[in-house]
This record gives sequence, C-alpha cells and structure tokens, in this order.
Amino acid sequence: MPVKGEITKPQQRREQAREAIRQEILAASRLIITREGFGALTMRKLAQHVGYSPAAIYLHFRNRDEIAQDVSRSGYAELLAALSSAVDASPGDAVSRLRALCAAYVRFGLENPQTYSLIFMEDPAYLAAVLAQQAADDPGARAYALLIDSAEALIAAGHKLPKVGKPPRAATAVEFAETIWASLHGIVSLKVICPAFPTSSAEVLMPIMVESLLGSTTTAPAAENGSQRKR
Amino acid sequence: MPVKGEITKPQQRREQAREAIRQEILAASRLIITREGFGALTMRKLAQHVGYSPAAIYLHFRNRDEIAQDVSRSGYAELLAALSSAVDASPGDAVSRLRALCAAYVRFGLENPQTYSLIFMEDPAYLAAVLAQQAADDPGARAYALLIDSAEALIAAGHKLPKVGKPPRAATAVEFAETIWASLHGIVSLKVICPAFPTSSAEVLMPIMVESLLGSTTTAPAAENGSQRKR
DNA sequence: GTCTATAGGCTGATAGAC
DNA sequence: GTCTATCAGCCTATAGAC
Repeated sequence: MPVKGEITKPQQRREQAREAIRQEILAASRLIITREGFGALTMRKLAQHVGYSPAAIYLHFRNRDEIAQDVSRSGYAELLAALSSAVDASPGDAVSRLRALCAAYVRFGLENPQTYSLIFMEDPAYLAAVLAQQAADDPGARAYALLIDSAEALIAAGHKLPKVGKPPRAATAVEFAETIWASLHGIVSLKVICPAFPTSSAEVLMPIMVESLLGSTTTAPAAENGSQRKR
Repeated sequence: MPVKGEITKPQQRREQAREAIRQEILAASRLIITREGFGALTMRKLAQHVGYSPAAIYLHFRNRDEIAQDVSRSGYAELLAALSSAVDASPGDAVSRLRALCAAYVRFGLENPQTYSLIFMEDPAYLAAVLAQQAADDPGARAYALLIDSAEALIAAGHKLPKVGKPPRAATAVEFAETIWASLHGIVSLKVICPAFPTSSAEVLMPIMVESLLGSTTTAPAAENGSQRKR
C-alpha cells in the first residue's frame, strides 16, 4: 500500500515487488541455513521453499555466493544486535562491559551455531569482505569496532595492557581486543563443530580466559598492590 | 625384498603388496589434501594421482571417509611429533615446557593449515572419534594427554590454577588445559581460514594469551608477592 | 585383481518457450 | 517474469568384462 500523498508510478510498484521477492528468498535462505547449515543451501531446495523454479532465483540474485553474502551480512547484524544490547545493559565500568560483551559473544555463537559457522568458519570470502570494506555501516565492521572500543575504554579507565614483544612494550588496544576475540572464537568454534570435545563447558572455559586476560591488565592509579608477574 | 631368514609365503607377499598400495593411496591423499584441502580429495582425482581407476580405490578402502580417517590419524601423529619434540627440547621447568608446547602447537597449525583444518575444523566425526576411542596409542589422544600432563606438572610444581565458578574453586588441570587449547585453536583457526583477519600476527596474540593464562596461576611456595587480582 | 562402463545421484547455472 | 528442459559437471559406488 503506497504512502498517502506519494505518487506511485508503475516503475516503483515493480521495484517494490522485486524487493519483496528478494527478501522472501533471503528469509527462506536464512531458515534453511539456520536449520541445516550453509552446505544444505542449494538453489533447488531454495526454489522449492519459496515456490519458484530454480531458474527464477537467478532473476533476483546473480549466484549462490551473492545470497550467501547477504545472509552472512544479516548474520553479522544479529551478532551486532546481541553484542550491543549486552553492552547497553551492563553497568558503566569498562571491565563489566567487557565481561558482558564476552559473555554475549559466546552465548550468540552457541545459540546460533549455523549462523556463527557461516560468518566465521566457512569460506574466508565473507570474513575477508567484512574487513576489506571499511564502510562504517557494515554490521560486521561495527561489531568489530565495538570490541576495539571496549579495549580502548579499558585503557581510558586507567588499565595498563599486558606487555608483549622484545623489547617489551604494552599491547595496543587492537592487539588486546583481537586476543580476546580469538580466545572466544576458539571456544565457540570448537563447541560448534564438536559439542562433546572440549569436555569442559563453555561456561567454565570462558571465565578462565576472560578473567586471566583482564587480570593481566594492571590498574595504574591504585598501585597499592602492584601485581606485575614479571620483570 | 624379504628379510633374510624369514620365510615369505605367497600369502605374506600378497599382504605386503596390498599394504604397499594402501600406503601409496594414503600418501597421494595426504599430498592432495595438504595442497588443495580436504574438499579437493575426490576418488577420481585420487585414482588419477596413483595411476589406478576410481574403482580400484574401493578395493583398498571402504569409502572416502575411511581414507579421511586414516589421513586424519596421520595428521594427529604429525601434530603429536611436533609437540613431543618441542616438549623434549625445552628446559625442565613446567612453565617453560608449557610455553614451548603452545608455541609448537600454533606453529604446527600455521605451517600445516590444510592438515590442521582437516583434523580440527572439518567434519566433527574425526574429532569426536579421537575422544571417543580412549585407546592410549591413538596419536590424537596422546597429543591431548600431553597438554593435560603439562597442566598437571604446573600444579605439581606448586602453581595454583585460577579460580572459577560460584562458589569459587580452583580450576582442574583438564579445565585449565582445555582453556589453553581453545585459546590457541582460536588463533590458529582464524588465521587458517582467513590469514588477513585478526590483523595482529599470531606471534603477538599467542604470547598475550599464554602469559595471561600463566600469570593467572599463583605460585604457592613463594607467597611474598601474592598477586590475587580479585576477592 | 584390476579394469571399463555405468548407474544414479547431486550440483550451479543457462537457453529458449510461453 | 516465470517456466520447462537441459547443459556440463561433479560425486560415490557398483556390476561385470578381462
């Protein structure tokens, strides 16, 4: 139904219809992927799901990869939403927010294994594309930025990041944030691919990681109990 | 050529020939996988490589999965060898050995991305099978045990593992070891699937992780500088 | 034992009728 | 625009000739 007062040319109506079908196809793709994984997304199955012939899909998407990219993008958007709301709901201090962020990340991965697998464990193209396109509105880039910002907030709050390299220097916010991310990804990806294997639960592994990493930072203002463990 | 003094019956000779062909097929499989990845291992390509027809492969292996299992097993053996030699070459103290183990693990993964991918990032069957079969001679189980042992050596050397859970209790050796493993896996798997993405190099990320985790342990005997960071 | 030939299935993608 | 029909290729696995 056109908005009152707007002129709806036949062209526009057609455009809207096209977009609606596109979204319908994407919704079906997401459903198939979250249920059976990316490998199960075939053009035939997808066409059957939306009630078209396989050939019709190609009128709206160039190929299977373009669909995967779009679904991937919405997967990053879901992740971003989960992380954002966790950050917003947490208390004000930097440490608490970082803890909340980590917990939300792991929870998202475990609750959406197929989506997580698609966006972080499948073809590198989707992952690389996120980094390559520095568009600030990309949900993947924004999720990444959320983590970096949290590490910077830690520094701003007076925490000193752990030393690294020879000669030793303080780790940068990006290095520290990526260390956290890689650690969390290790838990999630192992659990996603083989739920039984790390015999300990993510609820046990994650706090050990996060608290160790947070513990490796030292607070500058309150130097009463300096906990440097080396040099 | 039979060993001098042994009686080589026709039966034995045939057995040896069969085994030789089996090994030849496995060698070709490893070559294909390390070059092009597990996905590129097809019966046709494999047959072409060893100079047989596709059908001939089925005389020596039940199916593709059996080949994958065998290659996977040898992958675990390679990993075990890399870890063992690193442990043997390191100084005696528990901390140094754990550091050496971690460095060797990451190095192995980065130097053998396709093998690493096969044994830790593909079909869960291979990973689960290693855990399921508690056979002590399985290379995968032995590599796992090597890590657990290192964590236990840390305890034996007087280190207290970090607290976890509510109410807080000290983490077990298995929990601590699996935390280390998951962290390292996070680095390697991200780098393997998308070398460009964690923008920091593994050489930077890995020490931050390992030193943080080691730093979260406290040495009991020398309690002069207790570095509890909480409670 | 090893081969050729082939069954029977799947895939992504396209040409051309309506 | 949407369809049917099909291409060209891949796959695992097997039957039966030599």
